[in-house]
Amino acid sequence: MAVQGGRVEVLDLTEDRRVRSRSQLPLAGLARLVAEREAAEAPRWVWTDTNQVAPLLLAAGVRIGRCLDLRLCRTILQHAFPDQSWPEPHWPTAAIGQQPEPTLLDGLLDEDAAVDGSGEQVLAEHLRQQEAVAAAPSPGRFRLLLAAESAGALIAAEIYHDGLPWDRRVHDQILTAELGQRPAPGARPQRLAALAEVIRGLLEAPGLNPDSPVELLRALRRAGLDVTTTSKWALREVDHPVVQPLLEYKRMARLLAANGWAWMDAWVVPAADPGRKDRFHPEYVPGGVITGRWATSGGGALQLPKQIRAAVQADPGWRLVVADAAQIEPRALAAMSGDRGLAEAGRGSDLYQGLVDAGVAGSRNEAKVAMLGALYGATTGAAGLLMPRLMRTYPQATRVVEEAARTGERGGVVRTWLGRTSTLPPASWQEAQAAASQPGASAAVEARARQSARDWGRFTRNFVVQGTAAELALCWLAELRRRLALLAEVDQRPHLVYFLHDEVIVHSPGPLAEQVADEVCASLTEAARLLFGQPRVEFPLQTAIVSSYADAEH
DNA sequence: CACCCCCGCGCG
DNA sequence: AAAGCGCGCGGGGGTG
Repeated sequence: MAVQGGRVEVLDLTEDRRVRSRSQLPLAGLARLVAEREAAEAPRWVWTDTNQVAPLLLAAGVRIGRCLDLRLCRTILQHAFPDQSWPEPHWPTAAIGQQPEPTLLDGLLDEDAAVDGSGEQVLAEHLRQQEAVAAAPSPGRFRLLLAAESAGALIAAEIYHDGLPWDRRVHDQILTAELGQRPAPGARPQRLAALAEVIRGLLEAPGLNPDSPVELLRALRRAGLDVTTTSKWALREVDHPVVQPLLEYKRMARLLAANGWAWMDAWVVPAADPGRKDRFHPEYVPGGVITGRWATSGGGALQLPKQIRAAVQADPGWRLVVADAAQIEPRALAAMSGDRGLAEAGRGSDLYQGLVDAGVAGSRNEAKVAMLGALYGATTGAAGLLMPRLMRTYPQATRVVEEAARTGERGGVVRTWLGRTSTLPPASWQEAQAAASQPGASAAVEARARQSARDWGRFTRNFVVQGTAAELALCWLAELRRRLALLAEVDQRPHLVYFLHDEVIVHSPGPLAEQVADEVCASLTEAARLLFGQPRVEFPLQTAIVSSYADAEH
């Protein structure tokens, strides 16, 4: 479909993507048309931008099964096939929650849209993308990736619409207990102000603003502390009476700035009726991270601190099904590399303990440090020391990340399991490498080039694992959404309300919660089968059925 | 005043 | 001051 200037053109395509029929209608009539087609044949809707259409459908209470978001797909395909010609599309893009109001001009533009045949443009883009997919080395994987990416866009729009159930009263209680009563705008809450005074006294700096790193560093050094930064990592190493209150101050100031009363007023909408909780509407950005993870564009949904998770509360009679995938990245690496040894270590709920049992590490923490070091490219410290043993024990798995690192160091691109492709290093990187290869390049220039080469190698090393885990998580979400839709009509349907890379929360009517927990687990297993074929690697989950997010311990 | 960068810290 | 990846956000501090 093509949306332009308050009207929409819908092309009905055959299996082999020929136009069977077309219709034009005002945007206001779209929800009804979609609902009818959805009930009749559940088509895959192809549109340029989910944010342009989904909010409208959701507001009308219409839920669809499948879509293709051409904007997101195009980004993936352009990275994967940069040599192909990708004519600039003239698509209006929409940020979620910011539907532009119709203007007087829209009435005039309608006529243009009609003769312009924008439906044809959208169709042309769709066909171009499908050709690129068909010509890919693994078309099936690409199709799965594009479907999963699009399902993600749909889910993000639904989560934004439905909101995460929240209790402003509980949130306020946490803030008041930590910081003191809510102050006038711009003023420090009482407990925070008192702590600032203590710090000024201990540092003998009467006018000090502890929120200013520059002022604070100067005051710390004048008081004789040997620090070069005010970060808490550095402060922890120092023995001085000001350290403890200062760390406490930083913790509290952070809570106030990031998730204080101002945040609550901006992002949490009070409940419409007493039978429901309030709602936090997180703005997710599917495809917002280079590796394929989601980003956020406001509200900081991906940084919700543990401190305030008690405010996430199910509606009366409903429950939260909280589930997180255990060690999803090392397991994804085991699956994509076909490393049977690592798969074996992951048999059971704790892969890190499996590494200990296999004799790779002396303790669980040591195993975790070693494995994360392999995924991130650690060279020094404990992780660096443990690397050789990891490489000897799991040669297939470690070869995948090592090769990705070498490719990145040479300036090449790498791909995830389903084909998401990394970007080329920036021009400045290329220039640094070129400068270092000139005869007579100085040692400093060479060192800088080597350093940036290694830096890029760590990026590509992590890209293949983080990106593959992200697409597994997307397929997990999509499969879970599909299954939840079968359980009940929209009003009483368990629905996704939160997603955090490898963790989901489903808001479910109480009686369905146990079944939902089973579906969450089954969905991840099914997603892994879709990606990697017959199961060799297990993807276990920790699940909890709770009323408050804070009660899900993990 | 708007804009940008840096710092520091929250999350995985 | 993180050793080692990916992000967003708010405050300070500077610039135009």
